[in-house]
Amino acid sequence: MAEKARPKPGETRGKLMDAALELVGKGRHFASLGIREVTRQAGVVPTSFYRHFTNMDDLGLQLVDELGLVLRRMMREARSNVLQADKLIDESVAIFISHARNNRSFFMFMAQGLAGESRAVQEGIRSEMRYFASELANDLRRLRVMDHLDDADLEMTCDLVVRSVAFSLTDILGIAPDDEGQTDQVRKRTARFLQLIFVGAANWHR
Amino acid sequence: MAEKARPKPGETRGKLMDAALELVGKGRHFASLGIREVTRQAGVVPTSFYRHFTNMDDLGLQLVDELGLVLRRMMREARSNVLQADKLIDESVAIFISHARNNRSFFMFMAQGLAGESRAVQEGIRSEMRYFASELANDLRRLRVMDHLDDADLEMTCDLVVRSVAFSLTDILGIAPDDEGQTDQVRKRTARFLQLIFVGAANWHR
DNA sequence: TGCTCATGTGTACAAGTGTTCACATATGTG
DNA sequence: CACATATGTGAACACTTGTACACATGAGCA
Repeated sequence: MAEKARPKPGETRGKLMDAALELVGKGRHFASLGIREVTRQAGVVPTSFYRHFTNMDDLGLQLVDELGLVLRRMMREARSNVLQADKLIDESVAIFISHARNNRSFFMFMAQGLAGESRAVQEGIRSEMRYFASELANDLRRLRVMDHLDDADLEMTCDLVVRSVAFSLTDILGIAPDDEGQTDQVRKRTARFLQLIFVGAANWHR
Repeated sequence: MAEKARPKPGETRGKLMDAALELVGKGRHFASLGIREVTRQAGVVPTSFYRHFTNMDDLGLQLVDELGLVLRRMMREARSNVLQADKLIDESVAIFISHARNNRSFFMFMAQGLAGESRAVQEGIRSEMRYFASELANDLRRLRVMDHLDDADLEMTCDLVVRSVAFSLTDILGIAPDDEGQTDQVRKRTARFLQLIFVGAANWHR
């Protein structure tokens, strides 16, 4: 729970973004949210909305920025926890799934945004994913794994990895947050996907 | 263009489904469509809606069924065009992309539905994907490729293939329908993803 | 002290929403 | 033919919606 506390300045601004996330977390689709609905959920008068956002799309864009922070935090944790390369996949997947469950609404917003109706939000999320993939490539280089791949092929591999993990989002978010059994199943399957990809990369020559 | 002509009985029913698709094709998100909006687009009075659907979710569910038909048609074409195994990937990806471009709205609906707000639609699309993956597994068995994999591993491989292709949807649908250059780029990248996966599968032992 | 500016509030309105009801029309079966 | 049933229509309802405007507050600075 707890989508992270926000600083005081622009209190309502934060309340509005949280409110939107909360509604998304409850199963609503971001594209179907209205200004009034969000302000109501935030316990704020409709007019206040315009003090901070011009649009629902605008609010969406700002949510993407916050999403970026969540992702970076996750990356940092992964980097500090993955010490040696042999447990890399299982550890990373575990960390990802744990973050997805602790920031359910954020990741729901992300999954929705990929095919959402705001082109800008779409592009924003996509760009976060690209960044993520390129950071992953850096890490692999640093760990001296997949050393035989040239930059382009490594980038492609990481891209595929990130996509596969992102797709698992829909799996995780589709099951009850406390269903440990199914969660574990998704975790295992995702890990095997990544293993398959890495076996492919290990035997790859152009 | 031309989302396929529909039979006479229940003419309005078809017009309504087409109207919804048309709006989705124009960039709207299905979750944000209203009954009145759809009926207006269909050139029909709002009340008519209830003659055929109880709900927008209901309409969504019936769209999923039609989507199933589109996918099956695509599968059939792929099967008849992929004669030998060596051009399998490139051919299949080409066919997929061509279908995605000719039935843009349908595939947009599919991409949206994966993280949509109707659990039923979500489950429906997911089930179509599972079916697709298992048919792909059958075909590979029939073609005697990946013969060393047991059923579970083959199923997993096909699942990953289908997911990767599905993710490419967001790539294709995000670019202008007539931008041959970018389309070709997506085609190439998707094909390489699949090659990577297949190399992984070829060198896979549990 | 008094001024300004960013932020929040209350009221208002025209337009759009889902849904219901009673009524029109057509189509095919006895 | 007449009748039942499926389909489409129009007007009406009680609400909700986005947005605009004038006004209240309070903090920081002169």
